[in-house]
Amino acid sequence: MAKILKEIDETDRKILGELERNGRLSISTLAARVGMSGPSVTDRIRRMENTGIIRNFTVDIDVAELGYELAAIVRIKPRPGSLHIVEKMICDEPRFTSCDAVTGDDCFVCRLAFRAMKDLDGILQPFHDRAETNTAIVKSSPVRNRLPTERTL
Amino acid sequence: MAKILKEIDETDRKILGELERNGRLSISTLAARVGMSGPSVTDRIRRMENTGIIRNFTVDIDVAELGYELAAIVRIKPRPGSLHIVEKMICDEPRFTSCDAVTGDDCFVCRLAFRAMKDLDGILQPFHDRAETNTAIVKSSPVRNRLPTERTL
DNA sequence: CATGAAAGTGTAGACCC
DNA sequence: GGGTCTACACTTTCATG
Repeated sequence: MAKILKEIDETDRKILGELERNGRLSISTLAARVGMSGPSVTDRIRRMENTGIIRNFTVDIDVAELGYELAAIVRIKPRPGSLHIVEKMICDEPRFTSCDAVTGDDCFVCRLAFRAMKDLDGILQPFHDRAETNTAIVKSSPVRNRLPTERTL
Repeated sequence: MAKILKEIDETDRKILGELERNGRLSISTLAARVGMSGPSVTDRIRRMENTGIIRNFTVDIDVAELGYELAAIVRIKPRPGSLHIVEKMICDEPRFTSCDAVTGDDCFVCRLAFRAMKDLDGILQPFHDRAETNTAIVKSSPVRNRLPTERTL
């Protein structure tokens, strides 16, 4: 995948930038901002959805406001033979909000959202049969989910 | 913050769930799905925007399709006295797409997007004066940025 | 990629419980 | 206070050049 490398021009980039800041922008204001007609913008968005550049339109929710006031980075290193089971256990625990499989000593680096300190042990305990875990509590998030760029803006 | 703990009911949750799956859903279809009138739904969304539950509407972009085909988890441990400088350096390098400050041995856990293996050294080299870094290449992402829930759906 | 007409959608005000 | 209804304005869409 990521092989088609479709020609993505400046206009497409500008559309993506605007939509990243406000995913519900109307086609018409979007068209005005990039200097094009509505149908053209609609066309470009649909094309980017089809090629997979745009994965999804979504909403950025502050999970702390939903009661999940704590977050942790949990590194999980399955013991030999338990890799797939552990991966499934991670996927099945919905308080893991993201998980990357990585090279190196740890196999999984996960983000965990939880309500109170006392919940942490209960969430991680099932893993201790099949993996070693290393937990770091998140104090703050200086950078949150932005788009990479080559140049510093 | 996160102190107001506004009464968020089942309808609100359902709206958030639908918008997470498709942030550009029209008010009318949203209204139909939650069994309410359009203006009510608009009202609830605006309220959640004001209280901060909804941080932003945005678009989920596959950065690999933009040419950033590689990702890494970089743990960064500033040397004594360099904490704030290092934090600023992280924020100023736009290829760091997220960064959490955490407790424990490492201070920062960051996600890095980059185009080619040969770029990695150049990105991290400026840090080696002021910090120790530990880099793990992302092989896959079994869980990607989902909402936490108490019950397994 | 732009235009113009037709269909659909969002918004605001008055009203109701 | 929160929800609904109606009507007008705006926006999106589709066919066409």
